[in-house]
Amino acid sequence: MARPRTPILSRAGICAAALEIIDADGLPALSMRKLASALGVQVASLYSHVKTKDDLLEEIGNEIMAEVDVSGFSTGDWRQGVATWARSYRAALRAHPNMVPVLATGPGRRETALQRADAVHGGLVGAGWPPRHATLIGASTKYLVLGAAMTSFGKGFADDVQIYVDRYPHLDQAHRLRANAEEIDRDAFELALTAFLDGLESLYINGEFLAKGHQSCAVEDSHRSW
Amino acid sequence: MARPRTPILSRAGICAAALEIIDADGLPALSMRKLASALGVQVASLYSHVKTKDDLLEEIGNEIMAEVDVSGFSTGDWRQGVATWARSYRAALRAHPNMVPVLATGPGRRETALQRADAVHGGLVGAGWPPRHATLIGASTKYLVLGAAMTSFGKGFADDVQIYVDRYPHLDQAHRLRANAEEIDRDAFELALTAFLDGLESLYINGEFLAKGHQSCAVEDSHRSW
DNA sequence: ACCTGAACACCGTTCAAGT
DNA sequence: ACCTGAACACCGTTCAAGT
Repeated sequence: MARPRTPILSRAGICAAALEIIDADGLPALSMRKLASALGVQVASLYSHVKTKDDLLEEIGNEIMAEVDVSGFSTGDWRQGVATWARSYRAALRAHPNMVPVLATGPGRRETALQRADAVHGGLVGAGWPPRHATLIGASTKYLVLGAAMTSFGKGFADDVQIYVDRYPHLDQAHRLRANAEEIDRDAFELALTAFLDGLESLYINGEFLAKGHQSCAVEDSHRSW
Repeated sequence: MARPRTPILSRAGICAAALEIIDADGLPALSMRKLASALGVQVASLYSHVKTKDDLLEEIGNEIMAEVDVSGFSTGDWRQGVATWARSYRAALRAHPNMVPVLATGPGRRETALQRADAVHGGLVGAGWPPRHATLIGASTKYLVLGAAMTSFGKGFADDVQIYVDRYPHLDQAHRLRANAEEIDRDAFELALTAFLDGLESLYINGEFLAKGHQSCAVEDSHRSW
């Protein structure tokens, strides 16, 4: 039969199956043909529900961004807001690390991403940061989260001792990194977030609104609205 | 002729041509066939010089990492060492942002990357940080650099005003981000790096060696050698 | 509206064959 | 050793055809 009385496919079902493949085998491993066969259907059938493969990835990205929590800004405490945002953002990405390259393209037209960006910027400005600095803090935090979600520091090292011995004396324990990768990644992220927020707080309290030692983000820029 | 007296191809030439395509059109745009035709040669010819496409990408990644400067650690000033490392690392990646997903896989067996990792770890430990914290600082910095190199915060926003008006009140200036993306990305990176180093410095000076408010990186972990 | 089968223009990689 | 031509098993997307 060419058309069953109740549809076999749905946009949501296609997204779910695609994300399963991506999580299990990586982003490059997702092909429309493999996806179709996982759903027990012909390739061309997918195109009745999805415009292109990119369209599909955008939708999955939109779903993932929906898990990001920006409610912390409603307390009026920007530090709490950023911390909650950053942690939930990292958790959402780490649940699907192979999707990070897609999310890294920015909010674009994904409504969940735009809604989060709006809340973050509004929260920071509402707490007293000049708009220009709200932008920079949002950007910095995003860098940290995306970087932390994309790379596993520990998993980047081979667990073969022979690679390090002799040639790289300070990496003589690097072969152990892989086994503890999860913990190291978590601790490194928390260290970075805490140190970053501490540094920001002293800027804020001192009313400097300046990255010290950096010329281009100068005082006369502070009135800009972006 | 099947074999010219002087070889047409070389590994270095293939890498250079491949990087040109990647820089111009993106990582997914690199195909062995397009690369071959850019070099005026048949596809199969490439495989006399390069094992696989991944092998080619690893070599290009290795070349890019060679631009990273870790000489700042030789001064004994860890803060200067990290700053120099982070800035040159970001500069090297930003020169070839489409290569970031390849570099994000970690040092692996790339010798330039391993050499840099060795210098960073050695520099931090030599300056007095416990090995465990040297690892975390190296990881944190890498997150920041990779995130900052991979995403352009500004370029992630569409420059169409209509998208933001009404629905996202705090993003009413977001359409201007694209035009100033370069500057915003630079300033945000510098802000993050400075705030992060400031935060680390106070940890170091206080001798805490602890990310405050974070339990798992506990005191009894400080003796670990990774 | 939804699924199929076939087609089109692509991929990475291998391999026997030539020089 | 180095390049070719052909082949194999893949891609994303389109489209007429069926119900």
